[in-house]
Amino acid sequence: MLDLKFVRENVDRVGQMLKDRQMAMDLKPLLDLDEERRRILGQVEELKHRRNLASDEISRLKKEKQDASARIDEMREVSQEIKGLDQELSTIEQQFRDFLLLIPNTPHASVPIGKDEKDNPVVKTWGNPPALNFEPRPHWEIGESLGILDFERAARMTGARFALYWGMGAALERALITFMLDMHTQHHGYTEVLPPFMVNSTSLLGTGQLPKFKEELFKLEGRDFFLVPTAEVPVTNIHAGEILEEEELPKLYTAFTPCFRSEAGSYGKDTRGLIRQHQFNKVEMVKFVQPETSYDALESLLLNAEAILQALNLHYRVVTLCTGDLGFSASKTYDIEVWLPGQNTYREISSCSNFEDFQSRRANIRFRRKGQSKTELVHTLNGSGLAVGRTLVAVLENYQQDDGSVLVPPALRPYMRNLEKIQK
RNA sequence: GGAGAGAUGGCCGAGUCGGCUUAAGGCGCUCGCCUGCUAAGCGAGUGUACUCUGUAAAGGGGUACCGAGGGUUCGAAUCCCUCUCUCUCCGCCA
Repeated sequence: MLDLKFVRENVDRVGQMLKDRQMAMDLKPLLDLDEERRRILGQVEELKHRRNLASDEISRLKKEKQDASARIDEMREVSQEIKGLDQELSTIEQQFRDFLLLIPNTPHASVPIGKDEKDNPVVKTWGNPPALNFEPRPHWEIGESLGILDFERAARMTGARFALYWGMGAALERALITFMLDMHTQHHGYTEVLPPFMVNSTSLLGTGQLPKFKEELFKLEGRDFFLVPTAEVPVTNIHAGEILEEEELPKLYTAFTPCFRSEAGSYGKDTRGLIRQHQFNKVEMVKFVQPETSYDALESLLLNAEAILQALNLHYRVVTLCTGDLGFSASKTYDIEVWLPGQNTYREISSCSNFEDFQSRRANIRFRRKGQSKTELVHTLNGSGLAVGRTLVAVLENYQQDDGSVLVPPALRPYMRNLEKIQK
């Protein structure tokens, strides 16, 4: 959510920002609603002031055993008027809020203007594709032939876009999770948290998944519970409604959760393999920082995610999302794309974003500077560190051997009883 | 699932036949005084949001907020309804 005062004073800038994002949106209705809101608010507060004064007087008259019926009659009318205006006001405030919640965040000045993902500039590349002297196979073939991935049975017990992991496949996924969490907690300064895997609608409103992206979510029938689409939601909401002390910042959290996404609108896309699942595992990093440090925090967040890929010796590149590809809540986002030789392409494996105060305004997450009385909104950031399923895909495809086996990356061996190779 | 109790400011905790409660009192915190230092003692202050006004900054006025939402009333922390959460006991259960 944007700051209303900012929108009021920068209508043109916000309008341009929406254009940059390839979104058509007229801000005029919002400003009209705001004006109307303040007009009625002034009236109703004036009447309430009168009512409060009269209330004291009535109380005093009664105590002195005098007749107060004239005042009471008078106030009866005022009260009716207040009731009417209050109703009008709450209708307008609802509309106003609904509107404000649908405006995306403003991109940072360093975000390149562009139409779609083709305009995302590559900002860095690390490592090299593995030297394979044979035709590399896609991970679903490797996984199925090794008997560690089973899409057929998963489809039978649940449906499309689910996977059953067997044996060393399951162990590899588990090793990756533990490896990532250990790296972030032991070397990057994050505190591990394990949040609920379901959240309520207020939390989803806070991080920006609601109201706009309802169709992406799985909701439990008859309850205000949603399966988490990412750990970002519960973890960012840990401090919803709180006022933090400056010396507590920055707060760095890392969490493993499964993620559940309906993938509505992506029918026919990435139908094979683990790339696009309704359920996948992810290790997430979340930061709460002082505003003036948030862009440095974004760079270090990115490095924290890159460190995982480097430790696994997986070739990747980093792109900056252009205005047309930037997510709704983000001010700036880097995507890390890992090389997948089996598919001869780079695939997104991490997304690291600075949300500035967009989420903290929605979720009401503030802090107080030392010696200051007024509160300020914190900046929130998060990034995948990493998407576990896709990391497993990258390991299978990059570490495949011509005999059909897969080497275990040395960094993971301690987590897999020193197993060097997954084979039949 | 059954029965009961509860939710008040940073914390503890009063306040239900509605109106001197502008939320008592205590603790904590901040500032000041006092004292070789510390502690104790004394004095003052101590929430959030919106809004109007004003400004270099400040300040001042107003409204709302006693778990959430709705209702009754001239007036609600207080009465009524719905919901959420917490606690105790019973049952079931990993």
